Amino acid sequence: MVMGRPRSFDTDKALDEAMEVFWRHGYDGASLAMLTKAMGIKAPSLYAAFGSKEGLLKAALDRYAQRRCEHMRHVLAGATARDVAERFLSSIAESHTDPANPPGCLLVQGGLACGAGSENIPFELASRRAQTEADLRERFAQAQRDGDLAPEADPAALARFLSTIASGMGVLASSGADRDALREVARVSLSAFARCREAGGVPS
Amino acid sequence: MVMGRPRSFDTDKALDEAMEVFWRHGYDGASLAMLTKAMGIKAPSLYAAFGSKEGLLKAALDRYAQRRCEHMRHVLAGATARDVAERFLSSIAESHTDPANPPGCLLVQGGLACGAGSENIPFELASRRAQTEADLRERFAQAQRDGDLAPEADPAALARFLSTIASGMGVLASSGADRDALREVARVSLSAFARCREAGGVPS
DNA sequence: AGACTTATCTACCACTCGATACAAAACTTG
DNA sequence: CAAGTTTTGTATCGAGTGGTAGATAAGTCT
Repeated sequence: MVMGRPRSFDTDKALDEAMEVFWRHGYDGASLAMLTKAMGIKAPSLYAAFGSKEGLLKAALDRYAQRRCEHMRHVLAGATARDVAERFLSSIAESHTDPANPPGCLLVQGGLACGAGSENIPFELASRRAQTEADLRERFAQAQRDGDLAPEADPAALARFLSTIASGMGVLASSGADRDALREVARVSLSAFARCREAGGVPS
Repeated sequence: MVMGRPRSFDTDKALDEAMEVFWRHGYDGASLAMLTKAMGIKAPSLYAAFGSKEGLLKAALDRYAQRRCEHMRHVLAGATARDVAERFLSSIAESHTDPANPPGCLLVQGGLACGAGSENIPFELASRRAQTEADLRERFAQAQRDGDLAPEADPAALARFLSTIASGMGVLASSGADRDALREVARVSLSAFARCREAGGVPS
């Protein structure tokens, strides 16, 4: 064991609580008082462990990504491009309305626009959202190489479309929409995907 | 004219400046100092005219709605349901990337999640977003009565789908996506709409 | 003119913000 | 044990928060 007084709190458990606060109130709306109360620690412990409020957010985002990573692995393991899209959309519909979490998506609720001194937070969140889109794009490019997706199809456009739906579903869920509403959006969206996949392009 | 010293600033002009600040920084991120500087007035004038920070936001939202109302009138005047959807999506793609405004949509950027004391702002924004969805739903219901939309189609689901896309495009635009990217999302989305309109439902 | 009404400006309110100095506490090492 | 190392709690920092009191300016009314 390392020297010194041992930490009296569990880092991951504390991060889960911080994540929830950022999720529910956004970066600017999450005050240090809220965070320390939820995490069950005092400010100096927070700063010793995470450096700053922004550092705490990044650590929470890392943990969030780690959680979602398992889901994405399952999504990307779909046999066909359409299967991947279907898994992605329904996984979003479920996770964004999981009663165990605040509604919506941390990467959207966390802060699309922030105040002075937090200008880089929206950028940070955007780059994490872009990661998911990149995963989908790469998977669709692979599907295209496999002949599962038409050569005229546009993997980047399809990935962006799905990613946009996911963000929109985050907004929808945060407005109080229920799970069935999101599932319905997922179904309609999937039909767009299927159509583009079949046609390889988009009808005028 | 009314008694007393006349107002030295133009209310609508000041609201436009306030709108931009809320749009770019969100409700929590927009400080009184930012707002008064942008509006070119001092705090007491602001409070005399709008009552509170929340009152100012609501006034700005009213003006935003007023602006968008013209666009929506054009959208809803589309000859067919599909025409309406096409007009809606392309109008969103253009307006959310209009260089004259901050990127995205005020009703999304304004604040999906807020801090203590601003809990009702996300609710306020959600109710304004719901208005657009309701307009679309009603127009589609009319299209159904006109026989332009299949009897098995679901006007509410189609309206929610389009509204979700619009929110997603707001998030996308705020991440720095350019106009062509949004147009592409609009095209893909429109194909989903067309398919649902034809089939009257959604393929499994 | 002078009374009345409304807006504007300076200065300031109590409070909260994110962040930290410092000393006591809790552990490992010698 | 004592020395060294890290964490914890208390108490507080300066800056910024939304909001306002009170005096002054700029108009309309009779």
